[in-house]
Amino acid sequence: MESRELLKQHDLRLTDCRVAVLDFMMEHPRAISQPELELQLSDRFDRVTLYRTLSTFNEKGLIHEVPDNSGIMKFALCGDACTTQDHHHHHEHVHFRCNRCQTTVCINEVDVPRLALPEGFEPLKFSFVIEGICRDCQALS
Amino acid sequence: MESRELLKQHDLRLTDCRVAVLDFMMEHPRAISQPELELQLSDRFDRVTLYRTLSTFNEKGLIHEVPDNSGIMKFALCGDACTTQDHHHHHEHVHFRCNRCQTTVCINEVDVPRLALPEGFEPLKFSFVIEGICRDCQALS
DNA sequence: CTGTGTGCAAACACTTTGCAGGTGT
DNA sequence: ACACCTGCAAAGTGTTTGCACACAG
Repeated sequence: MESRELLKQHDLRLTDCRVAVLDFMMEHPRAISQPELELQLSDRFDRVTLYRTLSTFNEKGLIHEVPDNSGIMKFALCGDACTTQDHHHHHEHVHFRCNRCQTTVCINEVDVPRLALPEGFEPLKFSFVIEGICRDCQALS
Repeated sequence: MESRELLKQHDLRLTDCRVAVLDFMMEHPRAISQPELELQLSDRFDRVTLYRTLSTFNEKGLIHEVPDNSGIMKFALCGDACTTQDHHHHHEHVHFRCNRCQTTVCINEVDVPRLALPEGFEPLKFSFVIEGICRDCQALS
């Protein structure tokens, strides 16, 4: 899927910044933060615009929030794993953050267990973050 | 257990700030952030001291980090649930954050499942956060 | 043309660091 | 007395807001 096409599909105007951010995220299949985008694209786009672009993408459902306990909000492209058989959009995959390279990825192979809670709590959103050493860093050592 | 006693047990000096923070956390059995402490105690202690106090308590094992996807680091007192039968200290309970009152609590009744990961990933720390409506807010509505 | 996106400036919130002086043991 | 704790000042980092101009449709 090409970035421009994806934007049209979601009723978003085609702007340089949006295309650039989307391209970057498609080339790097992992959770991306605004600070990381800023490193790559700050010569072309303003810091604030990058925040707003991510925020818009998130609202429109192109990307989803990836909490990874790093204190920085990250986002990842929604892929096939975000849509279930019954066409419900969901983002409750497991996320894995590497303590060595600080990279966070979605683990699509595993579903987040919907744990039972004590009486009286109404759960709305489950998030499961695993920290450790990722495949790539493991291979290096 | 009294706060002064707890401090001695962990080889920490008895200072006004430490006693005050510990007392506050014992009176409020939920995850506490530095900003919340500052609201309560800033007339008596400096912002930085509160940060350092939490940090020290965390290192010494009186409290543990409670990530709740709020962007603010919170900590909760270690209780019985932090020590297993084999005397291993662990903090992998489920944490529940209420979207209405923003309170985060440890759910000691439920254990965090130790999910299997794809080949190559070495997991070190599991964290499970559930967002929703807590018991108290549920009761109010 | 019109509504939306962008850049810039500024502010805000949380957290950390360095250092001098004060305090628990 | 000595190590450690605290307060103050400052800076670092991530994020948000307001406003005027630019641009996609």
